[in-house]
Amino acid sequence: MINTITTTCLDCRLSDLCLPHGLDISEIETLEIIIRKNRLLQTGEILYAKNDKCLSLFAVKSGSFRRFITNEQGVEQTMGFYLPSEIMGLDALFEGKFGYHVTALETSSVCELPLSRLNELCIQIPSLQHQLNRILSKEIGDIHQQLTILGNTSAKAKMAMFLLMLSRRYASLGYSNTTFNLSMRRQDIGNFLGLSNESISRQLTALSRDKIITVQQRAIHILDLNLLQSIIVPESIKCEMHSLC
Amino acid sequence: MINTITTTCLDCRLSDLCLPHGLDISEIETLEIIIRKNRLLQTGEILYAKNDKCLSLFAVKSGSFRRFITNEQGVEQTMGFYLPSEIMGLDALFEGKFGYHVTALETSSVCELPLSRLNELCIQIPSLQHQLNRILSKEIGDIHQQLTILGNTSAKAKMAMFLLMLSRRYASLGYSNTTFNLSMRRQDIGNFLGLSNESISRQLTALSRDKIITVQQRAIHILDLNLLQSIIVPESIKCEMHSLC
DNA sequence: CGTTGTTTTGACACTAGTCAATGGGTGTGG
DNA sequence: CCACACCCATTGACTAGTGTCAAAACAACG
Repeated sequence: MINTITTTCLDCRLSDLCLPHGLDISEIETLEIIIRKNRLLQTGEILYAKNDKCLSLFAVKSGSFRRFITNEQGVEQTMGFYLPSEIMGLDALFEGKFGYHVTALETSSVCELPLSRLNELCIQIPSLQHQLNRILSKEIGDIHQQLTILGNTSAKAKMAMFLLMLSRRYASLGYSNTTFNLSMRRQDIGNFLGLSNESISRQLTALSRDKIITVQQRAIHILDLNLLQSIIVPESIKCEMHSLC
Repeated sequence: MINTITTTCLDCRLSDLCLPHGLDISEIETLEIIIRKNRLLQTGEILYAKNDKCLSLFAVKSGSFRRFITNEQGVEQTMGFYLPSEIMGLDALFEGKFGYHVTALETSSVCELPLSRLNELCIQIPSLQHQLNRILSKEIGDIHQQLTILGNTSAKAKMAMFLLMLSRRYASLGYSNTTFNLSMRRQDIGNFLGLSNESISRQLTALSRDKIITVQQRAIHILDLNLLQSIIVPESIKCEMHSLC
């Protein structure tokens, strides 16, 4: 209630990518009533844990998140990363409980979408249901793209594809597609790509040695997008990359 | 019309996994009217191609399919495989066109779900919409599991996970979880897992040398499911595997 | 300023890719 | 029914690429 004063879905820069997309103003206002906005999380804070009952979906308002699972020895397997406008918890609609842990990679905020009331609203507002379907379908397409990355055999191509995927996602947010910060550790990237953290480090230094990118800590600047794309071409799928960039 | 005599959704062994799940008899009969059933495809035949306009979803009735993309040099990247009861084309709801080629790996049949009329029906039958959401969400969860396979660094673990994933999927169909045929070539498996076809071959012979499986051509028999699972434990996620088996 | 966690770098071992040759199965046509 | 061709799978030899381990450099934080 307090937060609704500071931000509304109508104001939100991300609304075109988020649930309100395609709704008219009165419908957005209806939707807005059920949304709990701008919950703040600190670095490392857990948004939800695997097997938690899924009572809400969450949209990334700002910052970024890491999705992962752990075995009983505590070894983690990173499954992916969430950037602003992306909806977290979609896989839980099926089972009713979350399949993965999600933690904040930096100070971040989320909008919470209580499921029970979202379901009601979807029946009232067909275009909301339609947008939810689109988001689910988009999520499926996005993970398929992640599969193309991981299906590659070479570390170099995986690294290039990873950077290009981030570039594309930042671009769709209206940010630069050549300059951005990695909010995750090398280890998380490596774990996600099926590589060691040392390999990530080496691939990044190799790319900057070749003047394709510059790296300063977590700050990435892509000097030559075409070259970066060309790394992937011989071994994988160029036509696919058009949609990445 | 002719086919509706031979098979109905009510008869179908797969209906509990498919779109009719959760619908009452009269609703299933309504759904059935729009479904074109048992279209037959021969080995290698294309069900749909990338960028085709998506006018229908397809459910695998029998056989199996391969999902892949190609670059302009004709090099293929296999993205995954579809077994009976699984719905193909879900990622196309977002863009309205298919993101991948799909071909039959063997003589197979599909049920076709025309989208325009499916959307109408979803508004009429809320539980159909609900089931469609569940299927979309399940698809997301399933691909996430594929990501855990590919996130592994060792070929041995990837191979074991691949076999366990197939085992689980066949089990959910009511088939044996220890004896099944690989309908795809070694090359397709390797391409999917980010390995060479020679590596697939070597991993399979290694597993049979260790008396964990037997291999005769494409016929796989798992001798020791626990051993197969234990291959993955040290490097990845045991708790995750419970759901796979 | 010291502690802690992260990243980089080097040395080495070993896994998996590549290339090439062989073997086996299936299907076609004589 | 056999011979041949084709595709797929297997195996071996070799090499390139990665993982592992360990140490050092670096950054962030209190």
